[in-house]
Amino acid sequence: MAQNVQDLPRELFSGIDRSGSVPLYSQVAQRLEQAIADGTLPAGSRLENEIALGDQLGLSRPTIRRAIQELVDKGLLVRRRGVGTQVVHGPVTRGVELTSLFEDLASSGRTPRTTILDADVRPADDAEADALGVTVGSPVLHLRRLRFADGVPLAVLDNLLPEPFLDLDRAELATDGLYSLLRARGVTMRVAKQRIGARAATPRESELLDLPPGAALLTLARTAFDDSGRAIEFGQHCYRPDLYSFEVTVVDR
Amino acid sequence: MAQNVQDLPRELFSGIDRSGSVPLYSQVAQRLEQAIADGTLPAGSRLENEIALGDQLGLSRPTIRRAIQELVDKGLLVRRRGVGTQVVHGPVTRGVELTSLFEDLASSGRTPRTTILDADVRPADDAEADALGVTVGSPVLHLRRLRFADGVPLAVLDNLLPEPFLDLDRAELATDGLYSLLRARGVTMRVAKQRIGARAATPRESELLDLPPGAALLTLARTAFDDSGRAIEFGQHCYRPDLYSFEVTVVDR
DNA sequence: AAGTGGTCTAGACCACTCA
DNA sequence: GAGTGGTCTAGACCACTTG
Repeated sequence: MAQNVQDLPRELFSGIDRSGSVPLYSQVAQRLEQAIADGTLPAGSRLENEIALGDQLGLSRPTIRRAIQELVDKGLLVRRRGVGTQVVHGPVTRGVELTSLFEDLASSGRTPRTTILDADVRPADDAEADALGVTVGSPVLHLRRLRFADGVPLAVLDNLLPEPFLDLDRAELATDGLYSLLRARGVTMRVAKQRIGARAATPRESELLDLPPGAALLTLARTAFDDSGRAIEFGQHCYRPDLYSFEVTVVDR
Repeated sequence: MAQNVQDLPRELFSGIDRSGSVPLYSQVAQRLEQAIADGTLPAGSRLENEIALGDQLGLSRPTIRRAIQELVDKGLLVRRRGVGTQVVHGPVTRGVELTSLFEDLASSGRTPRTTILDADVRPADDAEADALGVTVGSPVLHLRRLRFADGVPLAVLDNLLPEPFLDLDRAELATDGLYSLLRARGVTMRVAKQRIGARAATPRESELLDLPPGAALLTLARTAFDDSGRAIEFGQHCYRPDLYSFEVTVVDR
């Protein structure tokens, strides 16, 4: 019987750049992802096996495997031992990434704007010191901002930052995202631990977000860590749920 | 100068089982994770380099790398090129996994109970057919359940299931979770795409969940896919936000 | 029995960081 | 310049699924 295997057009993989700085597995993953997005690899179709793919591209099997694994983690492909690799049926969604709200908005074509409500340096109380992993009483920057998208109030952002960041520029905070300011200081965010919940808005929040009193809010509490594993930021954000939600793709390995 | 490198106790790795079915990288990852959990590897400490670890354990570098990568993905370790691998500072939390609410509750020591509110087979409308990837008008099972934890109403669970699952046993649905019933039929969940949001409760939901009218609810819309990439389940759940929230660990790679 | 993905090895070279 | 993780190769053997 004829195989249900997709013969990928050669052109799709002709442009592999071995000298550039983009890893080969990453280039392969990108090409596969695009082939899925534009329908070259339709939902449910089977890929050729890993060794054959490697031969066609002049790459080793581990390199191909890593490319495929990347798309499995994104929820685009499914692998079964003894069977093969298939494109997942159903709609394709974008996952949560380690970005800031500001960047999320900008990259989805909306216009973000920020108003600074508060920016104080105060000694850390027990809970704050615990969240940031600093000693009680050490100075921390309390930041409270209101974020707009296309002129509509979207979220109230409360952030705590430890010692090295007490002097963040208020003017820059109004125009750039917090994360881009931190990157400009050479800080690389690596891990964030987030808790997503919901609660009723306080009167103040209702007013700021232009919502009826006691309206439902989507909440995010996040601790972000840098390269060296130090806590860089503790944030407590609340969003207008009619304008914002989170997408997560979960994969069983 | 003396290195800040942890000398791991030999015992920690003595019990590697080469013949069992548990992969070596998985065994190494488990031992590292436990060493972090019990303080043998304190927050901020540096691991030895990958080749040295491999030599000590009699394993190759790729195997060690894969074990470390697993913990990096969980947010427990941080790697920097040219520097080394360190344990992340700060609290350790559990991430979201591909499990059901029923299993989450059971594994955290609480007693789940379920009431079936509805279980009808109806033809799929446009939106439902789209969510499940079936044709419009094909029969789907509409399931509506109320989930309790320790006797307290916690969530209203709306689920849609396609053709092969129309005859799920109502009695079993009351005692087991949906996912364990599906597993019993040989279905293996592989990928789920979830959207987390919030909204006000409807009068009916307020009543079911024992909340004041219009209270804030945490919502989850999920499509789950099996081994072969077929949509198996579309769920729209809402939770009491004072009793439930989601944890997500995000890693930049 | 044939074909698939899952695991593992033993090397190699490179880019980056830091003293 | 020494040491680290990042990438890549070319094999090998195994477990599992399917015909």
